[in-house]
Amino acid sequence: METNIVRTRIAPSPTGFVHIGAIRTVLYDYALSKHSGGKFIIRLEDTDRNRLVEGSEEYLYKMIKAYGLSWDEGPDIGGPYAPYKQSERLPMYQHAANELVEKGFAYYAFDTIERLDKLREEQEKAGVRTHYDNRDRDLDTSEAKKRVDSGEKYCVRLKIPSSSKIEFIDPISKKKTVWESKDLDDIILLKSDGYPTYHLAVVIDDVAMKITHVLRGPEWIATTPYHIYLYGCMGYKIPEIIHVTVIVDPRTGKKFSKRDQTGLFLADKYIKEGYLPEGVLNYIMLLGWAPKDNSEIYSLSEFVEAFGVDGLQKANPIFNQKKLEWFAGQYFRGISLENLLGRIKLWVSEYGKEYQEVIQKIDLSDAKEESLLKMVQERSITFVSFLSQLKNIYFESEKYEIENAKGIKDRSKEELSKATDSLLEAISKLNEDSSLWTHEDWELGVRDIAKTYTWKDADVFMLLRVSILATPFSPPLFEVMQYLGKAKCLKRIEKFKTTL
RNA sequence: GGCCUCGUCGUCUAACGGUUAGGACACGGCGUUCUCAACGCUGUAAUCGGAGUUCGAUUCUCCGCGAGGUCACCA
Repeated sequence: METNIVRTRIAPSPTGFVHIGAIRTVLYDYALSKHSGGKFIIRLEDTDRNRLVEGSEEYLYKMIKAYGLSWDEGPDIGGPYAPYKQSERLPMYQHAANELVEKGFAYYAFDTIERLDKLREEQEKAGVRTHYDNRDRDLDTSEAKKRVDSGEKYCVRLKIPSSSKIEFIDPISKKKTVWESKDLDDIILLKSDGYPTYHLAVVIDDVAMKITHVLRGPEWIATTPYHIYLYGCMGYKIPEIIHVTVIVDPRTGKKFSKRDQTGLFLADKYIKEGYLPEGVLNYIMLLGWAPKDNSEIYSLSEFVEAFGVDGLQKANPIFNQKKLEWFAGQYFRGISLENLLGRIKLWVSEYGKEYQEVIQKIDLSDAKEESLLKMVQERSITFVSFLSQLKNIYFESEKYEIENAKGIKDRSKEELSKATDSLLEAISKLNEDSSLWTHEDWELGVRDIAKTYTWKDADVFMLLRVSILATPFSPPLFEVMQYLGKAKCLKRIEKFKTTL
């Protein structure tokens, strides 16, 4: 029963960055395996010791968890095919490499880096395809073995048979691609430092870990024939190899650069900015995969249920911030206030220290406040937007955004000052107990002022809004004022007047 | 440059060879309205080009064009 189970894996190299596209690949891997009750595995491809970045392993785990995803086997939790770090599996690769040499599928090569660099340089100058010149391909095997045993530096190269063809049928496009050996290279399998290259390690490990489906980026298409050939040499069954799309940067039209200095598409950007991860996840689900019925809102479990290779797209999608925000809003408004507040607290403790004082004031037991919070929630798409709105309500501001307030930004100080006085007068007539205020009384007062000064009603409302909340955008004013109470409102308007 | 992949509204996408080419985001208009959202109605907007196969092509084939990927002892 274990034999037919779907097993997928993500095989990241710990170089420091976790891209939103990597999260998407994890998601697809996860969904593909879970769809049929399979397993999802993390395997660390840390064979390039020059590029290792301290802490990137933990960071990767943290990001995957942050998006609500999980794994069944991995370096941290182990599993039946441990170890899950390639650097701890070296003997397996070395053994396999030697076996390939013995069987005639690979050979020892003794080139220096300098020679190869020079070779490439000459080829580039000559305008031909850069490739290995197969210098050591036909060395006598026992002779080569002697040199190896004597301690000479060597690497192991794959011996691509001449005049051969390697075929691959892509599960998404269903098209067959044929590579000819003249376009292929005798790639290195085992480096001279004893570490395997990706090509050897990935094949060995995917077989060893019984991976049934390989999901990877299109940058691997060009090396797929090597992998296929290797599976054949070792008599292994080839897993389904599925090349998913890459997410394209709308600014450049190209795939996200490895070191985008703006950090615009790093996985933790959205976490830090206070997006609900399930909203971001829902957005990236549909960036490269679509169901036949065009449904859009999917929880993770619904996605797992619906996901299949058939829905995977061929063309690379362009990242669209606006649509992400739409999803974010859908989710932000859709969760309960209790849930939201609980998550905000967690977020503030890690990413939003500056909002500490805001969350301390939140009091859900107060019914008035609960309805206020709901109004703020409806107008937010991130924790940041939620908390900054709340901050304007809870605390007096030092800075008034008059420049953005239509209807009052072009009026003179004298004019604003006079109208503010009238506002003070009108508010002071309201009942001390704001719960007794009626919307009609309140509104009538404002409209009277508008009539007196021949302003538009909306402009007086705006003045009142800015004077109390400092911002031209807010939840409904009446409710906010009622929440604050008469004394605070008057105090804030007074303060505003002094800044005119 | 060699090899490979891809090409439906601005964007994400749907459409057994037969649809007025559908939906979503964005954008515009209208409505609601104290602002901002949200919401309802509504509008603009696409099959890269050319041949061929077919009664009929977004769909199949070929040729162009465009875009992307890849050509390391990196993954």
